[in-house]
Amino acid sequence: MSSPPSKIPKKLVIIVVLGPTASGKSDLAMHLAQKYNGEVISADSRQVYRGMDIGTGKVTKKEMGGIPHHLLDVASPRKNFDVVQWKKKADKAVRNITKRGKLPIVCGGTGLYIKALVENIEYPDAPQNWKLRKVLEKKTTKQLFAMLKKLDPARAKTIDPHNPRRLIRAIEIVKHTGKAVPKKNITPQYDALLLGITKTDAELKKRIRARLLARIKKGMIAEVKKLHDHGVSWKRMEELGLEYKYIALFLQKKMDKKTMIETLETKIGQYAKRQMTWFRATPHVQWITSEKKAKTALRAFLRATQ
RNA sequence: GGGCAGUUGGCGGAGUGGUCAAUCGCACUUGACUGUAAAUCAAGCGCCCUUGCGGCUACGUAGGUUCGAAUCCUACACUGCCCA
Repeated sequence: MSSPPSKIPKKLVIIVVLGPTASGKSDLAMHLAQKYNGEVISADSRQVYRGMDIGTGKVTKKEMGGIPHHLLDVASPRKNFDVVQWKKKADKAVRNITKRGKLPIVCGGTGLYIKALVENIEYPDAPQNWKLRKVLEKKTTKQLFAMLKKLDPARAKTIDPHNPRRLIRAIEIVKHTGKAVPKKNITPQYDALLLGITKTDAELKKRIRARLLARIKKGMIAEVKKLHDHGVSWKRMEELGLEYKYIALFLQKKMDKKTMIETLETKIGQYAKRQMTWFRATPHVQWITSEKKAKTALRAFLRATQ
């Protein structure tokens, strides 16, 4: 870590446990919380939704063993949640936990959320405009890119011209603010220790498969059915991705069970890869291979910052 | 035993005389990431090579026709359906 030892304005301290799916983040975070008087903040874009438990690997009340967990079940799966909302709540949780003299331990695999928190990213003040998006979604990426080029040439230079989702958001921002997309300013507000869990590809693959089968046994399919009964559309389920998407396809008889399981294995594996691509590019991560090493790193970090 | 259909790259599946190392989808590898991030998107993907409108080997096997074949002909092998 590059955090300078006790200089003038003391920053709040956070621990971040990150890594690909099925790498054992939750367990590690929990153990660290137990040992170092911490509380866990989930940095998971799907665990925020109520009723999405087994499929997201959300820790149960029992498993929490008295350790408070934040940012779980804070949104309806029928509605859209996003980084900005998450960051707001996470910042609040960090302050709150710190105030009570506990150590905030952020744990999750959603790289964007972690980045937003650690780097203190201020997103442009432009709410999502679904009406505009609906119109823009009908256009080709070429047309979108041409639009953006006119509205915000600077952003057009850096954006991926093939990615409709980004193009639409960029246009949405300019349309709303009337200005070009502002440059993000990075002024971290926390002293963060980033602990990354690594596993070999083979090991991760094995864990993904085992976990998938265990979840099915635990009633994950029934969970998806229940969500649908409670008004989560199949379309929404597809957006939610992975287990929710493919189990939804299975429940609609668009896919048989065997295919569903096989497909999920590969899709989850691909997801884990994408996560690693992101985390590899994340600065200041201390990659650890055992809980012992995590603890050593944590102690050193606390010594340096307190 | 007879008839018909088929055999293409890891898989599915186009191509039916030249511009085909071979459309496309999947998988795989690598990567991007300014409010959906479990999402969205990009590049690569026979072998060799520094390069190239480059070389080599390839479309079941073996021959043949042709200036030229994954594409036409013959035989063989295997697979599927139909008649015995």
